[in-house]
Amino acid sequence: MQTKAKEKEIFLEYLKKNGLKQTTQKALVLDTFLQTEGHLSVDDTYRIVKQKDASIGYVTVYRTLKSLVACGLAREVDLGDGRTRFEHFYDHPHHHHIICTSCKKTIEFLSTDLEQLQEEIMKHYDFEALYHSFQIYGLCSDCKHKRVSTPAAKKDETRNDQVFVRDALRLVINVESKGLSFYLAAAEKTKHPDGRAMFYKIAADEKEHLNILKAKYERLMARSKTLENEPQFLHYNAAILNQLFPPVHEIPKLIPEETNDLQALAIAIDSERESYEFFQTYAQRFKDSKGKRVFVNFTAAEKHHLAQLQKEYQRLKSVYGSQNANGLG
Amino acid sequence: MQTKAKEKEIFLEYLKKNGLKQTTQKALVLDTFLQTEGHLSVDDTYRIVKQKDASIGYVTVYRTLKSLVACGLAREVDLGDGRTRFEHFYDHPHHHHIICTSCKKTIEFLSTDLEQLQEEIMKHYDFEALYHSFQIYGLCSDCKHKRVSTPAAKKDETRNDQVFVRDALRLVINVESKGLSFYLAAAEKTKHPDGRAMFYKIAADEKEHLNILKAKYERLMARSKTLENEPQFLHYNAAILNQLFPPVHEIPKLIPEETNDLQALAIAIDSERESYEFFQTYAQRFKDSKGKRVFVNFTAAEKHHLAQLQKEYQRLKSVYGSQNANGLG
DNA sequence: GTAAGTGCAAACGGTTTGCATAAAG
DNA sequence: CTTTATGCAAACCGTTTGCACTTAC
Repeated sequence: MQTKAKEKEIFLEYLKKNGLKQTTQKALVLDTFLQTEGHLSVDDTYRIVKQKDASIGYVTVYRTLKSLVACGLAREVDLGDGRTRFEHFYDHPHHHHIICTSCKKTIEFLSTDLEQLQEEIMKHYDFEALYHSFQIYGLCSDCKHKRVSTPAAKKDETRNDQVFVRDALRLVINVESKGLSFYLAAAEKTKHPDGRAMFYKIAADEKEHLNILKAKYERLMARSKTLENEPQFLHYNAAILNQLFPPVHEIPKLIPEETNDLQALAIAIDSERESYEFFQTYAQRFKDSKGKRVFVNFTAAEKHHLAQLQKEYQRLKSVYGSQNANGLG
Repeated sequence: MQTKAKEKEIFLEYLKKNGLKQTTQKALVLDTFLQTEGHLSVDDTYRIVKQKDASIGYVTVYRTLKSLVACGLAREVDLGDGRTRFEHFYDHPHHHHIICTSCKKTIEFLSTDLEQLQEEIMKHYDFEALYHSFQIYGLCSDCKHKRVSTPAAKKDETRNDQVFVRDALRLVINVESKGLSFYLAAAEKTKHPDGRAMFYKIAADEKEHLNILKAKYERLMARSKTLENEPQFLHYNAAILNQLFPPVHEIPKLIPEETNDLQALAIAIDSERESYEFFQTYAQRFKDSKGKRVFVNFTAAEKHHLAQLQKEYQRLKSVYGSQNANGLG
């Protein structure tokens, strides 16, 4: 309920700034919007609000919903039928819609491909993007096979946000596991004792970070029994991730047996930098939301790890440098 | 005017099939739609039609435009203001819109990234896609810099189709040039006389095909003075194309000096197959249109070239095989 | 002659506005 | 006590429908 307080604060501030007045009606509509967490039409909202205050007018609901848009708590979305729907915007991931033209069921998903395409197109035509909309219309699984349509699993957007966090955690856990396997395999292949020890040390770092992420994931799962089985919300190109750490079978080619600790560090620094840079730009593409924060935090962790490795690299180099000066190299 | 005849034929057939009747009003609306080639609202159309026949009713225009949609000549598009607009659909590339929220200028573009994403998402959720819509809203160059807005360069969709052809030709010419450079460079690097001769022969094939494409491009340009400078319509990821033929600096690694004619053929077959397979799937993503046909034809040409190379490979192998049998190998 | 088309007016449905009254600051 | 909000009714606007009349086949 913390975030709800934040949202109310935003609304009140918006009212104050524009010389507007607080009323019980506005509060009622806002509460309804915050609690319902779905695609609300004016009609939907009016009906719900009416139960709590029979005297409220249709137009008041209209006007209040519009001001929720104006202050950034909501956004209007057009799902193809004539009516405007309002969905949560503040601290919620931007997303796109799949709409079944037969049973009107909607599924929401998120892909940064669209933001990337938008960026490219905008740059090409010298536009400044404000927002975009992407909808796919089609037949859902049920309607396609002429089954009885399951009545639109009423996914609300708090759920969306949680699923985004789940998907984001799964992704970074996946990456971190890849990193771990890579360093372990590299250690196995390395004959040089210092190099091997260094790879094991870096692998231990990865393992530690991985455990933190896994613990976060477990905690999230513990909070909701059904979250694990929700359909995927965040979509990404798996091929990109495979480029972050080379596959295990390429390790013999990449890591010579005689790799020493300094060289091992250099290899790790390259990998970590690549990962860090990827997530740096990737995280940017998301709108503020809990899921985005997973990536932002991961990026920060990777940056920190990278800095540590670089520091260690400098330290080792100067040690070996002075050994060389002593004729020991 | 050939395509216009085709479109009229489609409409008449649609009428006949549904037991509907030909009228002067319908013909008038259809003619207006075919001639105007832009985003027509009902109002726009009504105003134009009214000049030719003052007695025509608003509703008739409505109904006729709807039947143009029903028979596949037009599609409805929502550009954010309240009104439905009708744009050409038959034999026109599907495209997406950038809309300036300030001056309402729209730019159209095409990218297969969206069709690809759609495909992936649809597979993931077991949907059957019918259509999708993607719009980017923002500020155009003029409005962003508070310049006087150039009054919406009135791009019509015949133009679109031509620009698509132009972009498609540029793309395949680019690829074919890459192929030519690759084979020429390979020939240069090859010391084995048979291998070198084979690479030169394949390069000559490429050169011939390239000249055909360039001639087509020149003919297109000759037809319109301004086409060359139209903004890009088809957008694609340049990185993908760079993968079709290896860059020249990698040739020493890939082509050993002692490559013989059989090996040269094998290398060419691999490259041509990759190009063929890429354009095979790429062309599929487009809706029927002149631009698509550029890719379809290119794919067919690549397929044919590939088959020729394979035949030559088999022939050479059997020749060498029999030489081997004669103890000459 | 029969079935569909046309043009008009009226209806429709979501949205917006004008206005008298009510409530907030 | 001024200013904005509310709730109602009426207006709006793009679109659709009902219906008497007209036209195509």
